[in-house]
Amino acid sequence: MKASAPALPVAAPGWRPATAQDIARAAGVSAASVSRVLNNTGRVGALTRERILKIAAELNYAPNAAARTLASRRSRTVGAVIPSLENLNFAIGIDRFRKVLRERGYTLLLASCDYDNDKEEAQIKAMAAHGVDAVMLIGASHNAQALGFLQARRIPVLLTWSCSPEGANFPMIGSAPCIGFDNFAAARQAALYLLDQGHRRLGVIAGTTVNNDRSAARVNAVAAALAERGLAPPRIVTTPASYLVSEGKAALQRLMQGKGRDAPTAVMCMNDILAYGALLAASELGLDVPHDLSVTGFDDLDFAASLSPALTTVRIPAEAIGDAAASWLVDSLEGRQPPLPPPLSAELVIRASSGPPPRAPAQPTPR
Amino acid sequence: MKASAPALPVAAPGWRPATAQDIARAAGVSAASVSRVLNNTGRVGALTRERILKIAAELNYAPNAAARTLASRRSRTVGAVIPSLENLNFAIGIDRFRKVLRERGYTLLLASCDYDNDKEEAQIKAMAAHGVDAVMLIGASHNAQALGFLQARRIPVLLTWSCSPEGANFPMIGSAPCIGFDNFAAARQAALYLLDQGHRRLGVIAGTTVNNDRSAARVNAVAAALAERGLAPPRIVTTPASYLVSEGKAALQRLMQGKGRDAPTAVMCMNDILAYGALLAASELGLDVPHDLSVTGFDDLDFAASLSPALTTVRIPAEAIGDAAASWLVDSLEGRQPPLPPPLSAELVIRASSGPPPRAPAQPTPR
DNA sequence: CTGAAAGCGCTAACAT
DNA sequence: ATGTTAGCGCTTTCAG
Repeated sequence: MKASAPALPVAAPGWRPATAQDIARAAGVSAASVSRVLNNTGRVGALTRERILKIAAELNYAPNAAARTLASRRSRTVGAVIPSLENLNFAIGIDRFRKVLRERGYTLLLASCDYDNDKEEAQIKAMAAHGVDAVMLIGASHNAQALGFLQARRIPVLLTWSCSPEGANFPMIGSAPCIGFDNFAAARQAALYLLDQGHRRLGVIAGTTVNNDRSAARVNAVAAALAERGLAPPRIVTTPASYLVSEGKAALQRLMQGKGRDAPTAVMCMNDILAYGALLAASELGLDVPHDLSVTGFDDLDFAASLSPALTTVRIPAEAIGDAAASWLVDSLEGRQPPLPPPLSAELVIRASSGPPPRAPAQPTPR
Repeated sequence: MKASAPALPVAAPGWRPATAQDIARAAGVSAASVSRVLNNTGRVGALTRERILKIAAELNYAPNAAARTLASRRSRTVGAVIPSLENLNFAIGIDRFRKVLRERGYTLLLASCDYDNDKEEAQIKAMAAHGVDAVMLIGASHNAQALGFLQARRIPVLLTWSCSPEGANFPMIGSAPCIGFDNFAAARQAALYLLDQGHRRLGVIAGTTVNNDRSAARVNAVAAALAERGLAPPRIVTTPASYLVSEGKAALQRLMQGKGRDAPTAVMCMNDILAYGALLAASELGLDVPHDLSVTGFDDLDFAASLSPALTTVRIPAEAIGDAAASWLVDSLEGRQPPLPPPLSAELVIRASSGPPPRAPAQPTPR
């Protein structure tokens, strides 16, 4: 039952990790040279360099991060605070962010704030105490004090997941760089698609839009698209929690209840989980999707294509955001002045959950 | 369009965060006393203590983590490496872990390893360089070198998500403490429930079981339960990726194809995502669940109860694991010698996706 | 109860 | 090209 334990490389009782001094001593050079070699900074003789490298490897040397940070006043650490790890897209994006960071020699400090800007601010301060070289935040809506604090400490910030403040009605503090996609444009495209299908009454199911400029921008975009075409504003239902299918179900029920002929013929959900709930509720209400009601989502999570009907949704470039954010940030920290990449693209993925409204064949609006 | 920017607390040009020395100077005491007060270590006069505290608050003092780490040889940081952030249960558990850690003054360093033990080892070493005070790992299956490294460095390890090695056939290295639940028992309970319903041929859909003792233990439990009742071993299908509904779909198809009368009457999936895929495939194959086929999952993610039919599954105590792991770890690090909590409980949640097999009324096996 | 002094391991001028 | 000299900001004996 019990496999014999493999031989373990047990350390001597009073063992302690090798230091740069140990290497210097063993190589007959000074600690400074060791530092120079290990950091590729300053000129060093090819022979000594090689000797140092060899000994470092033999001694299994790994620099002490704390000492490095203290002496160089750079921690090679970056902090990220995201609203929630339960949003799979954030999890995916942040994982890429961390991986790229690590390839470039940086370490991620991660925290979540439950969509609460005050908690976010507290996390930011904790990260500052840990000496992070930069901070990555989601979206453009943050406490002025938090941003002010960062600015005072000269800690660079990178905003992600949004891009320009267009469509967002939040106070923008100064102008932090932002890498993401245009939430307003993406939602607008989806709304226009629905209108072109012939829909005239749209419903919106959004998670909470408090402290969430992405969601707010999307909702605004729908309203704007409708207004542009001279149509009535959308019925909007927000849910207390954003990633529960039960919330999506309840929201659709609320949206359709007692509306009779005025009920929306299409419902845009601001994420796929809510859309899934809406699909379930529609089915329970005896509504055929897409014949009686069109439903769209946002995110294009793995299951979206497998739902029945398959979900029309907006695919978000989570991985691309993580990659781009990390490389831009590292480039910046290392003194290169990388241009901010253009907004990444979100793509409308049309599937079976949407189509023309009942008794109204698709007829693209002229112009 | 552009909201007027609120006044920002901008720092003076050459500003730098307050140090313990600054406080000492302002309070007319020594840095040592400041340290003693801020760490509640050693006796200090009530008056001086108060003065120091007041000044520290005024100066908005936050200790420099790197300096603290270097001087005290403790980083108040713990590392965790998990297989994947895409498993929502890990995300939930780790979030609790991080929160409890933070309440107790510790910071989390998080990494993921894609179910690859070599990557895990690399991450562990990187964390050691960062001076983590302890490491938290998922499951009991790890590289011997990784565990040996940790042991040599005297870095405590806490295993989670598993509990005893019972049912796991992996080599256990020494004996690391483990906080989690009994995967074998949980799967066994689900299997026995199915057998009691009258099923005689079970199928299993598992994500990869390589480097995954939890999944392996579950699969073993099913086989053991069947053997115990003198029944044929289960048909087992493993999938290359573990959290894709498409994999679950494909797996069920493979499981049922061309089996005719020998096809399993119940399929146990080792996570809810795979179960969801299996449900979809069953529907496409014209199989009525639970009438023609019973399907069970593992995890009880949010959507499980909303599926139709609602999914019978095993609820995993992810949050409890995160909480318990963090408090136990901190207690240990602070010198208390907390007893390891007993295994947490996973609960079989019976819903509509399971029932008796076709033409065989439920008939609990005698004894 | 409190201060002085000595580093923790590394980097960064400044010499040579 | 390499060594020397100072610390980075904090904790920690050790005296008093």
